Amino acid sequence: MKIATWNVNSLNVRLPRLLEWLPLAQPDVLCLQETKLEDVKFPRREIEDAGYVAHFSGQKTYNGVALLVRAGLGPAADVTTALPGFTDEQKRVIAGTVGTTRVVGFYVPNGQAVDSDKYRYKLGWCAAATAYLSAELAAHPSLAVVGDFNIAPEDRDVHDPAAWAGQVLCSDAERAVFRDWLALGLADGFRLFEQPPATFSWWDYRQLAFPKNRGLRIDHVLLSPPLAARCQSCRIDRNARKGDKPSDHAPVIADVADA
DNA sequence: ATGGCTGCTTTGAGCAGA
Repeated sequence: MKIATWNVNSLNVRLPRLLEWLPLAQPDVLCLQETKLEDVKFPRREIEDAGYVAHFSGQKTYNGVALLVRAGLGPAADVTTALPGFTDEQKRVIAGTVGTTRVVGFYVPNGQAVDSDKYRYKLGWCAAATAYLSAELAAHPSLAVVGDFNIAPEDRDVHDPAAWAGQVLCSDAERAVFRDWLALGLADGFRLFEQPPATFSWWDYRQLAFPKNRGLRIDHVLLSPPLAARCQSCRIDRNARKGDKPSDHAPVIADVADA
């Protein structure tokens, strides 16, 4: 099963690129972030025509997540769209069960700047997410947690670690959250394999960041032990960042062999 | 390249993203 995540930065703008990418990448499950669409405006039919069942939780302007499942495998069961015990207007979570695999899609808050209100919101959100993932793992041995985490876990995930030291996305508290999630028993799918140095998943639109490869690895696929043991590959599709009207994020795709 | 982004919004300057 190919499990993927992609922050599309407006599904309205990115739909043509998504429809072009789906047959190339052929994910079985795809989590989207920053759809920025109210549910009534979600392009359900276009995605169905592409061979996918869509679940979604959106809002106007900001945030918004979706879970796409290949038609033969979907729809997902037991779909949920919130962190238990964390009251939040922002649509950042979607989870569903596909076969025996539980897939959780996150759009973790950006945090804007260390010590800002948005940063405090990010850390509170993450604390609730940690508790949620602990419970999800207990209930679902086969668990994949994917999405835009807005955390660059280590210096090697940052094009210029000195410039980013202590900044939002790289701060100690954010990196501690990522380690907390690994400590639950999840593996960073990308790091299960040898990877080219300076592989990133996000590049700023400004200052030629993409051609200069000045990026960050902030989009992730975490896998519980049974899935990690069967994972054959995990890669970032840099090609999807090229060309006209790209998202500023590239997709991450993990290929997990059937049990 | 002596500036250099994109998408959204009660349409247009300001916010947000990361």
